[in-house]
Amino acid sequence: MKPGRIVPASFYARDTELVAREMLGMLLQYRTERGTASGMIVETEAYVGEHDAACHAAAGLTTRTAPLYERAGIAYVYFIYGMYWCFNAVTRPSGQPSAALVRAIEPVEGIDLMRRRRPHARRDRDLTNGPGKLCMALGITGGVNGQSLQRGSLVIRDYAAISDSAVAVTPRIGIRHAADWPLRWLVRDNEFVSRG
DNA sequence: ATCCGGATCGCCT
DNA sequence: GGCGATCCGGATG
Repeated sequence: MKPGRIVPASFYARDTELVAREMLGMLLQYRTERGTASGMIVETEAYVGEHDAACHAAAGLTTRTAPLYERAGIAYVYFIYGMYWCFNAVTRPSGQPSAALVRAIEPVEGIDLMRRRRPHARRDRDLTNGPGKLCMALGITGGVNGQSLQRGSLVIRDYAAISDSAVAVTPRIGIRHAADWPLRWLVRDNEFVSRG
């Protein structure tokens, strides 16, 4: 399998549920001075707008949430629990501030670089099986917050096709509000999925 | 100025 | 399965 074309911004300007589903099988690729690392997206969640209490946009437009109000196809990277970064692709269906969180990837390029960035991972599956872990493995930090996912060092590319029969949908993980909404998508039986 | 909760992870039992 | 780490954004006074 070879990395394909960079996904255009128009892809992200649609319903977040659709974007989250179709991001499965795409390649998240980051180039840094240390080299290129990438992985196939195997788990995503949708955060669908101001009416979604679990979405950061529920707080309205603030310094932190500003990227969600800009445009589809840019990165929204936030810091959590004092230690970790999480990566989202901004979606803008009908102008709604929303995003798709990438929760897990399967390493494709630069696995040795990922191992160096994740010295405590005991097995390779522990490199990228969580939203904080994959950001560490790729080297993603707040420095790319708000950056284009078409023109910059961080891009999403076409990669593999995932059939509907290989996809499972569940409630989102680790949230308090709207915890029963089925807005998490994952590739069945993929060992890099964070849970379930 | 101060307080609190959080889209997590890794280590412990 | 439980808990501590560690800090930022937002809210309140």
